[in-house]
Amino acid sequence: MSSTEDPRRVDAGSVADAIRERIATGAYAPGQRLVEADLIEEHGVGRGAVRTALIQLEQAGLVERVANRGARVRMIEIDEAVRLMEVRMVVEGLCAAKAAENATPADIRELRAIASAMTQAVGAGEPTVYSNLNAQLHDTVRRIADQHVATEVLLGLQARNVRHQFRLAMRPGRPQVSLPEHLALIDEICAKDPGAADRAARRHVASVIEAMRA
Amino acid sequence: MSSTEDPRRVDAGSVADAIRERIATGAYAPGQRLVEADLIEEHGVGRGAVRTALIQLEQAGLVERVANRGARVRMIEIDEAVRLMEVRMVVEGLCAAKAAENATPADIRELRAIASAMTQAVGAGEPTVYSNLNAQLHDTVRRIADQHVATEVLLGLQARNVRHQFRLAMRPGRPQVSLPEHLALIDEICAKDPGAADRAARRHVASVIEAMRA
DNA sequence: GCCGCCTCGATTGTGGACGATATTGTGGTC
DNA sequence: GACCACAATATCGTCCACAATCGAGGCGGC
Repeated sequence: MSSTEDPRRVDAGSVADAIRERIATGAYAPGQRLVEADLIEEHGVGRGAVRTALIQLEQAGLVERVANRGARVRMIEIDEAVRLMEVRMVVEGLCAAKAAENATPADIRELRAIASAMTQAVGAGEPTVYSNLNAQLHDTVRRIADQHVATEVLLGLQARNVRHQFRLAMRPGRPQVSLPEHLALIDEICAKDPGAADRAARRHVASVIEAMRA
Repeated sequence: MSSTEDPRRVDAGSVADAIRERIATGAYAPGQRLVEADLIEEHGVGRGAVRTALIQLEQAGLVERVANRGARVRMIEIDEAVRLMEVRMVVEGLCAAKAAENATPADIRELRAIASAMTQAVGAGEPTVYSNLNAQLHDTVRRIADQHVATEVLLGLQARNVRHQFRLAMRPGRPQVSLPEHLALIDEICAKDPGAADRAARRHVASVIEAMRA
């Protein structure tokens, strides 16, 4: 975390971010070898920075490193992706509950604005806009929840299966399913009912898990 | 994680573990500077291994690194410790629920054995034995739950506030409070009631949080 | 024709030296 | 006596070359 926050440590942090993004978009395929020399050339940095980035990514669960054999993009089986989402389910539930406790009138206005924008995006059939709003919603909930550790954990988990989620979000008909779940989550947070918000968040992630299995 | 599993990568992994342990026991105090040269001398390894270990520990949230200023043991405010435990609460709940789903007769026998050993240890006033059984119980639950990702997250969270937990476990009277909670958790798992197991695990961690605030 | 061994190429791990940077101490000036 | 500029020191970041290790492919024996 702190490495990405520190503007001075541009090298290792930005290299790690760059690799992370390429893994997410599939530019680096699962199982692909990540040779240090190639990464050096590709990103124009020193070996130290590349090694640092690889160690960080290994710790984050995105790449696998074997002694003297190098690093490769970790393949995430569907099974592990499901387990990932199960953990995410309960942590998102925690954030939702805490958000329901903490939400100020200004927060509630912000959430409602996102809700109406989402509804509109789905109506207009704009999956990309909806996807961005989705990310924005989760960010906002986390911010309101003021759960630094939970946020950290969630971002770590999310980084690990962007690939699966990416595919899912682009599936036609998916927004129509998830929209009411999102709206319910927003409603419960705005109603300041922690228990109901927890349940709404869990229902939503559970539905994602179910959809992911197909 | 994989680094500690791999017997070949002895250096960086073992150095990280050694530092981790010294942080846990307080040999390295919170805020203390961790100078690379000192660590090299102390652990008898090369600079690369030390740097690798420090990067891993930074990623794990145990040390803070600032460019050109070195690493120091991260101080964990009580506030962050509480947030940590809040996340732990829900994830332990997940594991307990999954364990309740998965528990085989053999698992149940094992849990009941731990339960009676715990009761006996508290009766005999042996806090160290009880503490070890406590760790064993949590390990067993995680194993039964078969939630690899959740286990990883929990171990990471636990490593971050061993210090607070260490203090707490040694407080007199604490075992008498936590024993019935542990027994309840075991009962619900053996009864194969996921919802009740979840609630029992949460109650237990919630009580730890409450105790930690004092 | 198949199996084991051995050499070779590719890649990573390590150690040392050098440069960069922040902190600390010092001296001078107002 | 306080404050500021500057030098000295401590420490980290980076680069380079070399050693260690692993996998592959060829070669010979059976």
